[in-house]
Amino acid sequence: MEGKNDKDFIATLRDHGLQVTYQRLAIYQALYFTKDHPSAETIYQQVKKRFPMISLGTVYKTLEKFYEVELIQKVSPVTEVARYDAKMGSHHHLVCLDCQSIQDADGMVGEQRIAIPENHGFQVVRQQVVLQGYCPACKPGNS
Amino acid sequence: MEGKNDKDFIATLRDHGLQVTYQRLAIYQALYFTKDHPSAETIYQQVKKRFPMISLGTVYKTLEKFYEVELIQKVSPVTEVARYDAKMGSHHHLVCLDCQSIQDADGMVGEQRIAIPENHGFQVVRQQVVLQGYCPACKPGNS
DNA sequence: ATTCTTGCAAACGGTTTGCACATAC
DNA sequence: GTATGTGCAAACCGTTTGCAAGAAT
Repeated sequence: MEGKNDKDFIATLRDHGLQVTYQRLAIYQALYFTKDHPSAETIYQQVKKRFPMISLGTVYKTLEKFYEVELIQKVSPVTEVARYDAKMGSHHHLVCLDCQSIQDADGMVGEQRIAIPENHGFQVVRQQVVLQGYCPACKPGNS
Repeated sequence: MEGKNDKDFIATLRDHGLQVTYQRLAIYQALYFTKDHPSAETIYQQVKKRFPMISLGTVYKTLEKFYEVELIQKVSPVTEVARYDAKMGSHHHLVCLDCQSIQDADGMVGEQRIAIPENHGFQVVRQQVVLQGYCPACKPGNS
């Protein structure tokens, strides 16, 4: 499953419609080769070791771009600002990528805990399922 | 399922170990009686109609307190700053409430889409499952 | 040659913090 | 009476933005 070389990474970027720069290559590789889920700042520190002249702003712009073209995931946050909910039982949330509205997902709600088989001693307190997409009002096709 | 009066809300706050103030009551009720998932600012605007002297800072402190005692949920963000992941297939994340480390959940990963039966025309693009809790290093009991 | 990207620095905005006063218990 | 919460304003800090110079195609 390993053994990706620079050429592979370049191809990956191109496949996602991106121009290739050494900054993008370095940023993507830094993220690809770690199991942590680093922040922009952390990636910046990492990449700076190889390319001391890179700027933090570029890292932000690049990560956002990667996210747009679905090359990487953004684990959190899902909305720009914090959003709250008085309903406590675990239930799913539908978050509109466009207008950022949030609604509860009907059906299949309830207390159905996601089974979590032995995760190296991680003790789960809460769970949260977020489905991102487009609400009826923002669905592509609505001009 | 409805018909909660002030006395019930007061009891709810007390049950969660909170001192009762009219600000807390108003904030909790504002959140309780909406299906939206409002931001602190939105709640502030709402509550200000009844109590024009309330401050935004109080709303922030109060919501954070509510969240701490598990009276309300914070839908997003789950971490203080944005965190990224190069692994694209939908998989679950374990987020430590203490040190904010993130690891992938083993097992049950894969492409198992969460079934989403008819949600009023919401079109799902991505899904994300976040399990919050304590990583082995931060588990209560470790001094 | 043209378009897209980078680097830098300033601006932005949501959230947090400090402190004096007020309120809950 | 004491601990806790509130209001206000300033500070904080992660992120975004504007623009001139540089690189990719």
